[in-house]
Amino acid sequence: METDPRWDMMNAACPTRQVLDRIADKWTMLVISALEDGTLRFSELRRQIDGITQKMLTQTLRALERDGMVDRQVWPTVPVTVRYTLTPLGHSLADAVSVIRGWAYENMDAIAAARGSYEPGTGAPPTPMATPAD
Amino acid sequence: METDPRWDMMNAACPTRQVLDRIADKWTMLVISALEDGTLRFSELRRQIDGITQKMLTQTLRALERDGMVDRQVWPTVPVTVRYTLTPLGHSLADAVSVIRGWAYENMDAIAAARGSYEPGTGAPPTPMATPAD
DNA sequence: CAGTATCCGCAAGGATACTG
DNA sequence: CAGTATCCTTGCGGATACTG
Repeated sequence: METDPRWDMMNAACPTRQVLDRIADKWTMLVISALEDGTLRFSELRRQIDGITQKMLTQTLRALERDGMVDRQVWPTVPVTVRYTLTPLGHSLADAVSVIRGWAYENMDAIAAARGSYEPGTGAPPTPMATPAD
Repeated sequence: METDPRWDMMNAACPTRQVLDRIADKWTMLVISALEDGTLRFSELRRQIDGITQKMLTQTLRALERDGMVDRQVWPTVPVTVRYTLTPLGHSLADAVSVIRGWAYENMDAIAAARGSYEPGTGAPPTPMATPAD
């Protein structure tokens, strides 16, 4: 009943699909991963995540804040200080993302190898001549 | 030495980052998930994945094929029959993706709740007045 | 420092028509 | 059926300038 593995992510209206769409962008997983080890300030995040712009970092952080993934703390210091921390919910997502990260690390050379030996002509089947019978 | 959890995904040039960029698009995870249970034909995939267009399905499948995730088999039947199957590498990715899917299913209501109770004004810290000492 | 505001290019991606 | 080819729109995301 619970955690039915194929609930309905294929349905565009399903909440799980919405969630997937949210994290399947260019920066979300990286921000989550960066915050996995602890609290970071805005500029620290920007330095750590290579290639991200202020706009995208702000945008991603706001979205994660709205969804209850990160907590934003503001200190009224002279130049203002803002610290971002993962919420428990955010940490649970970080765990899931780390699985993806681990997979990427484990298999990156296998992928690189597959890209090298890619032959578009080899689309013909080896032996299967029995028609699938439509 | 191996699987250093923070290898260098933050570096744009790192292979793991490339891999992440590849799977962090709108359709890859869904195609992988759809093929998790077994072989499917092109039109079956299109029907299962709500909202995907022929162009995007073809594009995603080609990319996955190049990276050694899916295997493409063509039968020279009268109307041609094409079947897509996950490779072992693809299956390992499917496992990682299913973790994300499981997380989405488990926490979708928590996210929905967070979205409801989002107050942009509550950016002030509860008590922490001790300056982080710049 | 930590943003906001604005402009803008470019590519992701949708719609449609056509083919082997 | 399983695509390819083409056109066209959307908006992601980068660059830059400015603010409290």
